[in-house]
Amino acid sequence: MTEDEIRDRIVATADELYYARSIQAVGMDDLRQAAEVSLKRLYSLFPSKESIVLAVLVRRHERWTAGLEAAVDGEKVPEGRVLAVFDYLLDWFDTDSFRGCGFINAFGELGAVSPGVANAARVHKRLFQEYVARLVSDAGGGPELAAQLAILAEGAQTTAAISGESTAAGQARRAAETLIAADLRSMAHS
Amino acid sequence: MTEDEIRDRIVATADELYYARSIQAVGMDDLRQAAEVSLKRLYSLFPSKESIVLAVLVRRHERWTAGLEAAVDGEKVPEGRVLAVFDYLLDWFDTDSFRGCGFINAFGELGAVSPGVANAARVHKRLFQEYVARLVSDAGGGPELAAQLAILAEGAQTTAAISGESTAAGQARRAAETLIAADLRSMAHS
DNA sequence: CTACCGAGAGAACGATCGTTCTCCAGAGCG
DNA sequence: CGCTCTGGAGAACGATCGTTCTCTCGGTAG
Repeated sequence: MTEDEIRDRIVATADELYYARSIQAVGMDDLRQAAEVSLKRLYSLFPSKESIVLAVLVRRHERWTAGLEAAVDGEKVPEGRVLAVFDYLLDWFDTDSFRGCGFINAFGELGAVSPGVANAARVHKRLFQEYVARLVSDAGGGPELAAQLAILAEGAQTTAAISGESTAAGQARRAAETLIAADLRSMAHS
Repeated sequence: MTEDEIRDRIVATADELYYARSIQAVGMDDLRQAAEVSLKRLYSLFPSKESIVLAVLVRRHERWTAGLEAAVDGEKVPEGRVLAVFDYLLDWFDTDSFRGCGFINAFGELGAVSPGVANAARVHKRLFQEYVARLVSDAGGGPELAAQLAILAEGAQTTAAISGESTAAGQARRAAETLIAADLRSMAHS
């Protein structure tokens, strides 16, 4: 077990715990026990809890984005690639452990107190918006449509998180279809 | 100054502090100082911090809903009443103190640890969805459209909160117009 | 005036948390 | 075998938080 593997296990364990129970509710000792490392090694690999939190957010962004891109790349038609975003959301919402967007949760919990956390959430959302804009552009849509679809995806996440039902994904997807059709029609007419 | 007025001042002060700095970052002593009451009176009016948090969420729901209804009632045409929801969001986002939906923030912070907070957020969101559904129904739209518009409103809130820009309200409003037009057209064809 | 009651100020308490320190077992090496 | 050094276990520390307790003062009824 190399040092990097231990680092990864710590971050992966912290991700699970923080996501399931919120960050402030998980102490360093809980993490130490779950990751099966000593407190000394924890603090030799990370200078503080905040640095672990930021590493968790980086990992979460990378994995979430990778899953999204995999779902999108399963579709070949540009319009289908846009809609695949919402299929990915549905799969995610149906996960047992789904508890909303980890970045929104972290932002609500620590955004007002930790600039690093607030910035991580902002970057994650901005990169998602830019990715959606690329997909929409490939399908012949404009930036306004891209922004609207990103808002739909965002709303589906919090709706599914709080109401506990995953039906928001399908509703958002159908709304997206309507918006796409209307946008393409308006482009054709201009 | 009656006892009820003191209670109200405590809840109002707690609302401001919790919303601006998050709940866990505001201690009982901060609240005592800001509300200018003694700790003894605080605990004679509320049995615990959690009860204050729940009272804050009740107050926040009432005031937010009242503002929404006032904005909606400023419009007479059913379709305009639906769109007024998004105008209300824009006004809200442009507020200096805007930091996202307090219920989403509280849910991310304490939803996993406090069933009362989680439930308050669920109730708030459900009541909003039902209100939107009523407005949409009055405008001749169906429940699917209502759910889609509620998701748009939700997404606009978190987008505005995290990105810090209020443009999400206008984008959501224009998306809503498109969805409404498409829904009414599909109703007419069936 | 005096005895008493309520309320304010803030010290105190117990718990918890992030972080550091102490102590020691065991591996590597001469 | 003996020395050194790394790393583990967990106690300790200081800070903070929610909550309670103590002490005191001021007003008021008799």
